[in-house]
Amino acid sequence: MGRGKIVIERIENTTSRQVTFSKRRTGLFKKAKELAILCDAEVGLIVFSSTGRLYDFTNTSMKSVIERYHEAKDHHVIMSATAEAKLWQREAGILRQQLHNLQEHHLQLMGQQLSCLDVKDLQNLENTLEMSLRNIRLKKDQLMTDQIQELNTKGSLVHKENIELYKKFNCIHQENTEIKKKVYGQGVNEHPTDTAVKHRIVSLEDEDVAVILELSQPQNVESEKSGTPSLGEDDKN
Amino acid sequence: MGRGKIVIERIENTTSRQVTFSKRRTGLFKKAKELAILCDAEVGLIVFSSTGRLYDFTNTSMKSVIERYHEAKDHHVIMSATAEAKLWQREAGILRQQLHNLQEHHLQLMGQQLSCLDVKDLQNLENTLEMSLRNIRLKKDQLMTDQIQELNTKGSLVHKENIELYKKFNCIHQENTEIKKKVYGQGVNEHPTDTAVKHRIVSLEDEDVAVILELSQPQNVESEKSGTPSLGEDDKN
DNA sequence: AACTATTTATAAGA
DNA sequence: TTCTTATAAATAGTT
Repeated sequence: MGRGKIVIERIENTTSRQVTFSKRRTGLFKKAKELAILCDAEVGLIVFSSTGRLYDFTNTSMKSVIERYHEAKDHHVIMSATAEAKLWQREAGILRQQLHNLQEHHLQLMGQQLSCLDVKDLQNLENTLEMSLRNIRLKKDQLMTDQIQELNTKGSLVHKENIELYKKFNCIHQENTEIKKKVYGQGVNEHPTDTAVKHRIVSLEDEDVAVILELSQPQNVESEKSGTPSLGEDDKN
Repeated sequence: MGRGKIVIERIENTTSRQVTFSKRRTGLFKKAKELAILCDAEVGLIVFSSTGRLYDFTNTSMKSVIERYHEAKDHHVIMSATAEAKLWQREAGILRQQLHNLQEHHLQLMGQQLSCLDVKDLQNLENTLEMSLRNIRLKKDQLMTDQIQELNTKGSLVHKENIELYKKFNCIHQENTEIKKKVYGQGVNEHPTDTAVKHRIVSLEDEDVAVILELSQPQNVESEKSGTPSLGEDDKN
C-alpha cells in the first residue's frame, strides 16, 4: 500500500526506518483502538522504538491487561513476585510469633513478667533454673579447675627452672667469690650482683607466678599437687 | 477499506462482531509483526476477545516487554511486588537472626551450649539466674502465702459454721435423748445419726480443709476428730 | 472460508 | 516532521 511494494525486513537506513516507524506505529495504534472499540476487546499494546522510546496503548488499563495476561498464560511470572512477597510475609509473621513466644519465656527465665504464672508454673521455672544453674556452675568450676591445673603446671616448670638457675648462680657465685678471694684477698664478700640475681629468680614469669600464688598456696610452690583447690566443691542451693 | 465505510463503534451483532474481530485481529497482528521487523522495535501486543480468549504477540518475550514497560513507566507496579518481596525477605532474615541469637542465649540460660563461654560469661549467667531464681521464688512464696491466707479465712469460716452446727446438733441431740427417754425409757443412748453428723462436721469443705492442713498445720489433723478442729482460731499473720 | 468492491494505510517523494 | 499521492493492503459486505 504505497507507491511501491516492499519486503518485510529490517530497514537499514535509519532515517527511513524512523519515518516508517512513525507512520506504521500510528497505523498500528489506530487499528488496535478500532479493534478494541468495534469488537469489544481488551487490548494492550506496548512498543519500544529502536531508539528505546516507549509507546503504549490500552483501552482499559495496562495493569489489568498484564494481570489478565498472566492469569491466562504463565500464571507464575508476576505471581512469583507477589506470591514470593506473601510467602516471605508469612515467614516473617511466623518468625515474629516465635520470637515473641521465646522472648516471653526468656523474660520469665530472667525472673520477669511472672504475673501470668501460677504456683505450678513457677515451680517448674524454679526447677529449670536450678538445673541450669547447676550446669553452669559445673562448667565454670571445670574451666577454673583446668585453668588452675594449667597454671600450676606452668608454675612448677618455672619453679624448677628457677631452682636450676639458682644452683647455677650459686656455682658461679662460689667460683666468683673464690676468684675474688684470690684477686682482692678477704676484703670482698657480698657483691651487688648477688641481690640482683636473687630478685630475678622470683620474678622470672611475673604474671603466671603471681596468679599461682594467689590461687593456690603462696607459701610453697612445691606441694601444689597434693593440695586440692578449695573452689567449686561447696555447691549451695 | 471494504465494500462500505463503517463508523468505529461497538458492533452489536455478535456474529458480525466475532467475524470482524477475527479479520482485524489477524491484520493487527500482521502489522505489529511488520513494525517490529521493519523498524527494529520491541513490540508486545495482548488482546482479549469479548469472549475472553487471549491472543498475544511479541517479537521478543512478553516478560521482557512488560518488565521494560514497567521500568520505563510506573516503576512501582512490579517494583512494589519484587521490592515488597525483598523487604519481607530482609525482615524475615533479621527476625531469623534475632530468633537465633535469642535461642542461643536461651539455651545458655537453660544451662546448655556453654562451651563457647568463658569464666566471666558463666559468672554473669550464674548471677542472672540467681537473681531470676530469687524473683521467681519471691513470686511463688507470695502466691502460696496468699493462697494459704485465703484458705485460712475460708477454713475459719467453715470452722465457725461447724461449731454452730455442732452446738445446734448438741441441743437437738439432748432434746432428742430426753424425748427418747420419755418414750422408750433408759434403753436408747447412742444413735447412728450421732456419728454421721460428727463426720459431716469434719468433711464439710473437704478439699479446702485438706489443703489448709497440708500447707499450715499437718500435725493437728488428728485432733480434729477428737473434738473441736483447731483451725482458724490460731491464725498467725 | 472465499470473493471483491471499496476503503484505508502507507512508500516514496516533496 | 508533515503533506501529497500513487499504489499496496486490509477488510466490510456478500456469497
